[in-house]
Amino acid sequence: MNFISRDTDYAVRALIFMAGVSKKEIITVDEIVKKERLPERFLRRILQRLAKSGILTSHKGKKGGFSFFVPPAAIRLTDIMEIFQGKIDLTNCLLKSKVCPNVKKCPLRKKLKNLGQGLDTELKKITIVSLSKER
Amino acid sequence: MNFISRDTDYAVRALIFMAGVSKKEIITVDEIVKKERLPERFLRRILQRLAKSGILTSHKGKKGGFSFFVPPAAIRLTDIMEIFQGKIDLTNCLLKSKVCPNVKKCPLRKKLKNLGQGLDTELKKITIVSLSKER
DNA sequence: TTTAATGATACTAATATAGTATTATTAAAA
DNA sequence: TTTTAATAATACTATATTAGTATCATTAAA
Repeated sequence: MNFISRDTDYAVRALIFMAGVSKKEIITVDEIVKKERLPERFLRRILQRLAKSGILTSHKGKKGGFSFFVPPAAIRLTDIMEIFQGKIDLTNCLLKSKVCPNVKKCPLRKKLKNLGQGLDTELKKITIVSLSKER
Repeated sequence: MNFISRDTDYAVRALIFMAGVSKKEIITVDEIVKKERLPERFLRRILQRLAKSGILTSHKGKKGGFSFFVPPAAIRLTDIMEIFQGKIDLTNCLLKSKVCPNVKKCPLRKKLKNLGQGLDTELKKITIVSLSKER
């Protein structure tokens, strides 16, 4: 069972790299690909999605590339996870099923919800900057 | 992102059903299928796996079926999840990648590990009996 | 020996994940 | 204004995982 998908992984690596190269504002996909050794076209799509999601700004044309729209200190691991993997919802899975049919009152739902929220709170403390500092 | 797979879901439902029918010791797959409306052959394999994993005992031949080997109060949601989905390991995914190359010292690893353990502890409190009581 | 159950194993279908290819668009610079 | 170096959009392919089915063997009670 994997908590973090490859998209999230690549996205995080790219963002950490970008946060490290602070002098240049705009960074091209090629630069990231060369340093981080990630599959180019795949990463392109990932960065495009980050741009669409409002994390990055894309700059078309010559001298173009990507830059941060949200500052890296404000980008949380959970933000990236949500973009590529959807919301982390511990309850959702059990609720969709009929294990607990009493959706409104079920104490299990409540319990799982609390667990999920606790996890989320902790994960939200992890940002791109805090990750890049660890390296 | 789904925390609980269909195998786990079906297994839990079957086990909850079995725990409810306490008078009969041995229960057939057909009984469960009829009451819980689960795909028969699929559920069969799931119960077989539960038997192999030591949760249930299987009884072959006429008047056969499945019975609990581990009492339902001692069967935790996490046990079932582990059987069908493998260990819940928050760290594994990030560690396999190169996000954090310093496997031994990385504080993120530590942090994620702690988060994972906390979650695990809470999940371990949920058993088949506690689930069947909620219904 | 028949019957009613599970066991083992191989197969198929659907979905999700990972990655590639192609063509269009944009904007700087020659 | 044309070239060039970048991203945008979209469609495609390959692989892995998940979900489910089918077949035949084994077992034990009646």
